[in-house]
Amino acid sequence: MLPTVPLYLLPGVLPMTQVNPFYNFSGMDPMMTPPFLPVPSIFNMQTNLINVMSMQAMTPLPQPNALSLTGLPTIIPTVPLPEAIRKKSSYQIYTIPSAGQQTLGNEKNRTAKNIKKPLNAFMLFNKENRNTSLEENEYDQMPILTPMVPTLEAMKTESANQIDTIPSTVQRVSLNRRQKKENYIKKPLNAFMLFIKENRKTVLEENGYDQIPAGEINKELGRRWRETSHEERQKYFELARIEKQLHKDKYPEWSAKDNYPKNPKKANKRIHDPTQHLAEMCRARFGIENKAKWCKYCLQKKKCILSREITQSYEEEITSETSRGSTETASSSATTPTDLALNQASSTPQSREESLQTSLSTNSEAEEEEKA
DNA sequence: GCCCCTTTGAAGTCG
DNA sequence: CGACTTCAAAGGGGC
Repeated sequence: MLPTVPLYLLPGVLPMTQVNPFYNFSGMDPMMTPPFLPVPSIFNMQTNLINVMSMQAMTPLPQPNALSLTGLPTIIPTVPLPEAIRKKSSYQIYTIPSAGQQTLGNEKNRTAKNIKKPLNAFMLFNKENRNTSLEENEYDQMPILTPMVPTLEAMKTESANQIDTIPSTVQRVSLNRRQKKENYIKKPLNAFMLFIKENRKTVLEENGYDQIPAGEINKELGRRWRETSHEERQKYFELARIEKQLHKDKYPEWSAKDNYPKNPKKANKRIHDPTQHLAEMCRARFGIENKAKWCKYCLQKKKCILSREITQSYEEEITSETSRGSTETASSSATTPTDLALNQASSTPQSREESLQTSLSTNSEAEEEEKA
């Protein structure tokens, strides 16, 4: 025997003509958070997913034949999910059809005249249980019926289906490559990344879509983030928390370390990579006004020649250490000039500076010889 | 097609 | 536990 589901719990049906105290249209004052919901008062409908659920719960019974004050049937048009929520999730949690566009399935369903029948008991049961009965692969191939205002479960489902499937142009290349190599799962976005994602377009618009380097945009976004109020930031932290939870639900076995270098020796090397302490690029050392002193790699915005040399020698050192075994000490292997420079660099700031100068001058001489 | 730049935050690693 | 590293987004540009 299936439980009776009240019609007002059906997702996606929120008459625009009904007054809903949980919904804030843009331009209105923020909502008052009801005392029975564990929702911080700083959140309003535009960003809080819990409130989406409460919005559903507050959805009145549809009156199929009744006309509202506007003369429209009360079950249409539905209130689209607030813009802010639509933008928030990097997983494209749900798909909201734009005005005049019905994205549910075939051409027939795309017509504005097509009003779907309310779900009967079996359809509700089917909707509730279909996902759990499908294998993962089959699941991905199933068509998605997306409610206008989803349940949290539906949001999780949509997230699971759509994660990594709508990458940007640049991301697409990278993802495809990685996905060919392995079943690559990306990290969930943190609060700042969500902030960037939402506000990058604004910064671009303000600058007339000039070709601003992404680095410069992010500098500006970083500045704006620091200027953002605590309350505003909290929205993004809350969204990041939800993103993380959705990610965890979808990939319970995934860990951030999965995206770290597979070779533990290599990863370990990175952590102890002395170039991390010596990676002062020519720009930092000489300044932009002294570009003439920069090495050719820094001029090409590449890794500084110094870092390259030190990294190379360090890798050689690691290799030789590995082949010799662990009986010898690292200091005894410092037989090359760069190794010596490394050892010096790790001793005092002064000697470190000298070693840098030596390395750079050596590089300049070599380049001059090349030219000659 | 890879890497760099640049930002902040989360999470992992290491001593 | 603190210090440090890597990776999330973005896209132009160099190689």
